[in-house]
Amino acid sequence: MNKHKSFYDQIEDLVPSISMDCVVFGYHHKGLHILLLRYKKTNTWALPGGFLPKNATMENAVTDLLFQRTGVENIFLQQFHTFSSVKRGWTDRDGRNFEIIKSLWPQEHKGKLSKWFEQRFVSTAFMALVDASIVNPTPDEISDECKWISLNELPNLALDHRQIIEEAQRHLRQKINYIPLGRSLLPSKFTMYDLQLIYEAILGEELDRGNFQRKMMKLNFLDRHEKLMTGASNKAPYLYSINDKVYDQLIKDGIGFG
Amino acid sequence: MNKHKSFYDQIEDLVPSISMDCVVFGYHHKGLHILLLRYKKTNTWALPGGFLPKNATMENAVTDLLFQRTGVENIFLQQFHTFSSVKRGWTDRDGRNFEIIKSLWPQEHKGKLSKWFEQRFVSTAFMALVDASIVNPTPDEISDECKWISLNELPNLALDHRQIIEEAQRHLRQKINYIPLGRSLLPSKFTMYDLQLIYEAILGEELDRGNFQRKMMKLNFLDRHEKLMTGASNKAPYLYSINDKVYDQLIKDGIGFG
DNA sequence: TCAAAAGTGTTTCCAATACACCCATGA
DNA sequence: TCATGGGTGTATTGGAAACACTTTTGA
Repeated sequence: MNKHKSFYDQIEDLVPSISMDCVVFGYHHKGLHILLLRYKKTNTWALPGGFLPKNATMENAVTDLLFQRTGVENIFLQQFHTFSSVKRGWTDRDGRNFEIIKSLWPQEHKGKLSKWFEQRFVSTAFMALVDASIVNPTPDEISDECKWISLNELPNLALDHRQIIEEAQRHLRQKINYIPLGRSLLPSKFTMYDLQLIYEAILGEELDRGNFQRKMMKLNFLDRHEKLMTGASNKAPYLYSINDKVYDQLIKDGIGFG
Repeated sequence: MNKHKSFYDQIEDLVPSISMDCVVFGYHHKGLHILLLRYKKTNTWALPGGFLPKNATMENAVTDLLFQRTGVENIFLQQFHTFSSVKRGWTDRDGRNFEIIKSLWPQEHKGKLSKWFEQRFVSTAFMALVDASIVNPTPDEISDECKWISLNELPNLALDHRQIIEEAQRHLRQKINYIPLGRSLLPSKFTMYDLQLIYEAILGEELDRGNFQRKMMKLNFLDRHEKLMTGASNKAPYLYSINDKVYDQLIKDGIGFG
């Protein structure tokens, strides 16, 4: 999406009827969170999303829009479902919020904007994985707020966004062996326990610490570095980093988990 | 898609810019095949596909179009990717075939049709699984022929259909534990070896006969029936059928293969 | 010296693998 | 009786799981 024009002037450059939503997963405060936006003047939260420029692929468009929302370039991205239920316009499903947002638009653009948002949209849902520590959450033009929210404490959500999030989690679980969780969600150096917490959050079950450690080390994709001295009165964990070459091959063949 | 109107008259009822393609897998002559169509007067083959009616979901539309192509209702269906490369119109990528097809259209519809097919399409790809023995392959309005073709002998393919087929195979392999292969691809009674051949075709590797047998039986979703007397001079294999209740649960949790 | 967390060892169990063996079938 | 393919038995291996033990850290 064009970074300089206002949204009002971009509508002509968009493919009608098509939109994208993105479930951005981040490892934040020792748990999995997703990035949500709060619509202006409402208590309703929504996934970051956008529309398809005529001269871009959906992947490019989502990459751009995530850069806007996070300040991070080239976030790991994977589409997982295209939702085409017939009732999927803003007016159909979320009329009250739509009225509030509409009331904030400048008079001269109301017609064009209303018409755009009254369309039926077919929406392709993406999931993204990002190291939350480098993200700078930034609201879009129809939101007041953008922040990380724990998967265990999801608020009021717009449209069918709760369902989309659930689908994203299922997708993540089913493809867990083919997705570079470690590299995408963590900083370049991390502890073994951080990696374990990610797997536990996605699989929804606790794992044995010792067995996890040995399993990961045997896969041979982790390089051990100096210890992380936290100041806590217990043994300091080593920091690890990922050997990209080995990891790529593992992910390609399926890492063998769960 | 409406079954009575000709395609020429349906264009007004379709959502622009959106199409669907479907990779239909069938177990045919002891191997995995897919259903392909040959464009009229050409040597180019294509996946069954269609467009999105304004009042239907993509899933409904694909179900309908597969009924047209196969005579089978409620085929098992799963979408796996939405392709949005910018160059994806028929005119961009397959100009010569497009000219041939266009020349067959009635003069009075040429304008409307050309305009429709010159659009950029974003296409959602589905894969379908069906018991090939009950399929009656039927060409559509722009094809001369419709038949099962072995995955090992793919012909000239239109557009990016070869890439779509490869993606479908990858999807099938990666989600193999969550897809009801046995129930969707086989008739209600089948031999253990038929089931094994399907797994082998998808995984791309040979499996041990004895171990496969025991593994399947231990999962406890197969009921054993009478033997299948083929007339061959060797031990007759048992026929098996699927216990739907057990199988559903297995598929939901992931069957644990590969 | 203590508690807490990290890392390693050990034991048990079961699934995966590789074959060997026996059984049924019709020529 | 023979060849062929189906079904079962068995020995070996290796990973999964459970849990004990040792080490490190700073209070």
